[in-house]
Amino acid sequence: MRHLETFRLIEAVARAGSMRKASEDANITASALNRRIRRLEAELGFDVFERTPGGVRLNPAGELLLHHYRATRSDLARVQSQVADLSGERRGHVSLACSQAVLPYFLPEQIARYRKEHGGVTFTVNVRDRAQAEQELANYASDLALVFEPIYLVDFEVLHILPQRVHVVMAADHPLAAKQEIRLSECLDSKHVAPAKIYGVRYLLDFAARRRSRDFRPVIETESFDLIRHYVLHENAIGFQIPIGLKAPDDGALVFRPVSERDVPAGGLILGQRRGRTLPVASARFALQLAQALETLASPGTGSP
Amino acid sequence: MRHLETFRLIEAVARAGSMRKASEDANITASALNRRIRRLEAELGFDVFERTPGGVRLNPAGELLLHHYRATRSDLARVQSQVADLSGERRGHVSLACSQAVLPYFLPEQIARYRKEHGGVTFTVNVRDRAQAEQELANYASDLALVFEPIYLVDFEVLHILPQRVHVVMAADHPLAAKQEIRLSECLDSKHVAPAKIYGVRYLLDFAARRRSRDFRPVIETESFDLIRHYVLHENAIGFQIPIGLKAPDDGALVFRPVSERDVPAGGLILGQRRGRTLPVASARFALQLAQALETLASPGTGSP
DNA sequence: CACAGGCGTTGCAAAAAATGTCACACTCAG
DNA sequence: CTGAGTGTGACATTTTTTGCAACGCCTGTG
Repeated sequence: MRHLETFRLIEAVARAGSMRKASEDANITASALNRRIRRLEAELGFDVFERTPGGVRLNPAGELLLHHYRATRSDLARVQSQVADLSGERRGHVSLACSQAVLPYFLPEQIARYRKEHGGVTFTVNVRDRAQAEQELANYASDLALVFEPIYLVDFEVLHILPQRVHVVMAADHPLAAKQEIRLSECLDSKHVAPAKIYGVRYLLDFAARRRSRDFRPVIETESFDLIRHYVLHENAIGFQIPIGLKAPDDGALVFRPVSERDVPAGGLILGQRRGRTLPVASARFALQLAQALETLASPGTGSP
Repeated sequence: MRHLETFRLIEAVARAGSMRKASEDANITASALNRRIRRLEAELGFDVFERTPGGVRLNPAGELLLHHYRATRSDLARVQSQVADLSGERRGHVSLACSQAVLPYFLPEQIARYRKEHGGVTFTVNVRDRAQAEQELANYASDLALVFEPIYLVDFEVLHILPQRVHVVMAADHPLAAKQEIRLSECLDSKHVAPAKIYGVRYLLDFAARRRSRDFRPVIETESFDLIRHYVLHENAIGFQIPIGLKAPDDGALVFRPVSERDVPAGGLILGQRRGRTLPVASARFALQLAQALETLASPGTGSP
């Protein structure tokens, strides 16, 4: 969009921290870039950048303006999406920030299902921890977030919640595999592999352990739930994950058992958007489908997969 | 704002219904205007206008786009206002759509009070009936609405409510003036002057009369509450108004008495804004002051002024 | 049926705006 | 002090936008 070009450049300058650097990325001269910005500043009546020797930095006014730009850009995208929709064709783009757990099974199926009906719709899927995901909604960098136990910022609007109990993941021959439900103390007494502290699963476990004056002492701490799932097959340890990210392999080598709710409460897998925002058609429809799918998952019971 | 120029032109064309006409108002050639719009349409990927012999008309896509423009323009104004505010000076503009009742006494005092502290802030005050007022909020044509008994569209967000009982307005020597509270039937049996049907006061009265299978037969029906107030001094009739629009004159010629709440429930004088919108600083502050002022009016009792 | 008057649109030259080039002033690390 | 980094300003050049005039289209009217 031509009329937003100057804003785009401002965003680039803000990112680069210098006009000259940004000018290279943008294939434009530093002086032209400088004048564009100067002219806009004159028009607005306030400066956007704080000029320092060594570069520039957005001043508070600039941050407000950049935010306005992002909101505008996103709203224009929404308009384009809605226009495409009212001419019958469903086109558009969905951008989603999500937790790792939904990547292996849930999301691929959902996206495939959606695209089967609306092949014109494309997707951007980014893995983000719960804090980053909310940040992306605020920035209009993502339309939707599907995360476990978000921080609940004020601008985060919940579209759907699916309760998910924390499950223990282990090899089929692990002693704990015999039980239907596992106590937290049993977990802490076993060798365990844990997700990093930023994750919701870990947050729930930490919180529960602290209440019992117990310590979490993982043999491995990792950001990858994939690693956890695979590692427990090599050493006789246990890992943690929520059911939506789990699926029993055919060979039955891996088993999952819920942690007792007396010890660790169920967390919420939350589908959310930026509060008050009108989503592009494609995103809104996809959100609807996700909500229904989550609903379906919920009704059979808090069930293991 | 230069980058919104094309949108401004589109708005002008939509209003004029023809490019040539709009081009005159905008001091630009029809051909230049046409090409600007054509270029934007090409950029967007869809047409904005439906071309008919005899002129142009916005198509649905165009209406969406125009709405986007208005929202964008208003948000940019908000940014400018906030920037002015964070540099210490309070500048900005407040636009308000309101009922007639608040015009004579309430609003002038409130605006004067606000401007006494922040002389840099200017006001636009438009008298609108309750339907139009909500429309203006939706269009971003007004920041705030202060109306009696609004329709409550979904996009209307209530900031404050002041209950207001309908009052009878009459000359001091009218027979009903002797009573402290007046029954609806007494009103209907008297000669009465009534506001037009679009107004909330009339709506409440009509509703109450219909419930009692009585008819409203005004000797005068008018859009002007001013006329009502003055007329009852000439003929021995009664009029209606809410207390915020009333003030006893020094000579005591005019008196007000509430209509019994058994007959006509109190209506609400509502301060509202467009749902989800972040108001410019000046408007937000003024809304706050209005809310406090309304609160103060409420506490002494539903009282006559 | 022709025709005048409205409309949007288009080719082309002129005007205006944006850009690139180059030079300058400035700050900071070495 | 030097050199490499920064933002900025004057001037020629390029790109974009505009105004003008003409064209094709449709509608109402004599």
